[in-house]
Amino acid sequence: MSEVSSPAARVAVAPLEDTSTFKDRAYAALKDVIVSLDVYDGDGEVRLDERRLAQDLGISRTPVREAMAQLECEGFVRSVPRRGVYVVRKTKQDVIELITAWAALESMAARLITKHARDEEIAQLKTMFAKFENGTLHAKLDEYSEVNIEFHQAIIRMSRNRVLMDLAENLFTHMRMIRRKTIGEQDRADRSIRDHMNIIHALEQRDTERAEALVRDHALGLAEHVAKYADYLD
Amino acid sequence: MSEVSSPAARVAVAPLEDTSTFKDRAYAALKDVIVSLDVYDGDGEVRLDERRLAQDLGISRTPVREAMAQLECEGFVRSVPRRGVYVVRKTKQDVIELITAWAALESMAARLITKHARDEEIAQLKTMFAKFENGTLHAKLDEYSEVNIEFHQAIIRMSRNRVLMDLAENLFTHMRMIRRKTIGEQDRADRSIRDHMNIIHALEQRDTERAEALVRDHALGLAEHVAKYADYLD
DNA sequence: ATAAGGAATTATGTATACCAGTACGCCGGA
DNA sequence: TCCGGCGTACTGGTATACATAATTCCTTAT
Repeated sequence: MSEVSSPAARVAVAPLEDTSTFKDRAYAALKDVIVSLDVYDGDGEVRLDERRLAQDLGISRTPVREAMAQLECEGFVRSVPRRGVYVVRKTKQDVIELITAWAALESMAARLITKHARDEEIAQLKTMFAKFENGTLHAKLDEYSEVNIEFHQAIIRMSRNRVLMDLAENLFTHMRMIRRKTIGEQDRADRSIRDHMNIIHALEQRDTERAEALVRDHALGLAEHVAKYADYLD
Repeated sequence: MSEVSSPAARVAVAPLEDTSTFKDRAYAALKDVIVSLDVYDGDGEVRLDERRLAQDLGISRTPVREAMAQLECEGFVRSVPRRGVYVVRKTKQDVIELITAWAALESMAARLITKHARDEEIAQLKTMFAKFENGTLHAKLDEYSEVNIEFHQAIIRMSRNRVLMDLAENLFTHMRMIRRKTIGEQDRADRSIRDHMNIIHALEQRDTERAEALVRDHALGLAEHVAKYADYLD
């Protein structure tokens, strides 16, 4: 490979990664629909009509069905042969298990952070909660909820472990679906902020065991809370 | 529901759960093929020809493609639009991340076991290694490898957490694919058995923190081992 | 009136046809 | 000999057609 003054000069060009297929777009669209569907409001089962969806998306059933196959193995829909696909509604037990698995992943992420992350990265976590620290912006619970999710996603991301990130992303998406129900529980927000600050502190100190334990217990605390008070599930 | 001497007598019959669709069977068949394919032997990329596979399975391309969609989101194949689907070959980094995630899940499982499992269940774990304890059956490494996998799967299963089980099952399947390469490393078997015995002991003692730590470090130890010596990957 | 039975309709599972993009080989010119 | 353009073959993406299971509703008999 000649580097300079070759007949065909090497232009910096990205690998041209336009992988947009109908299947993928249908997948994204359906996932959006499902997540924003709020299946936990009513109590009727939500069935997804292939034909209707295909028509609405302006494509044929084939890519829709392939998108469904993906959504099914991610646990968002359940396909009953010859009956149709239904949006899954997580039971209370499901949610508890979900959060427990999440605790496992995130606590491992915390462990990894104490070993590999740079100080600046950890410092960035602090800025998220700057405006909540004084307690004046207490009323904005939904805004806090966003920051809350952002924090946990950041923890996972900073682990630099692709597998953890992918698995957690999925769990998170499921959590977002039931978040609307969990929102507005004032008393937990206080403890949450304190927990987060302690976690950041442990990360800063590179205290592996403590960071891991704090993250784990924070998540497991939520699981217990759900176990006790989330009777609106089921 | 009348029980006895009703006009239509209740005959003991299973719910006739034959929900086997071509898609599902294709999925199972393809997964078997992929797992047993040993993609880590040669270095050429393995492409799966839809038409060929459909013909071999005696079905059309449609269910094959739907099965592919599922396999893709489980990380076994990668579909490049207009190019075909390829069996993924995990890099060393991938495997390390895989094992790390597995460590997270299994250590959480251990934690749960110390809190919820019955003594008899834990005791059963011991029987697995009975014939290896004396060290005489040392030569049978492949047999030990089976028991080894069985042990870890049992740990996950005893957590009684469906999410953990599903996630771990997937990771395990990936691990099985590279096991052939990792097999036959004698020195690790010794330590492995000792580790397992310690784990069982901690579980028996209901020592949550210790069980969790032992399981985690056992897995992370494997990750480190891979990091150091598994240059045959990549 | 109620329940059993069946016909019609609907929707899913599967097969096949079509289209477009990719790969590869052939040919011609420099 | 090497490079670029062109055409053909092939393969994946999508659409559509068809068969069969499931649901619905109507009919009929008890």
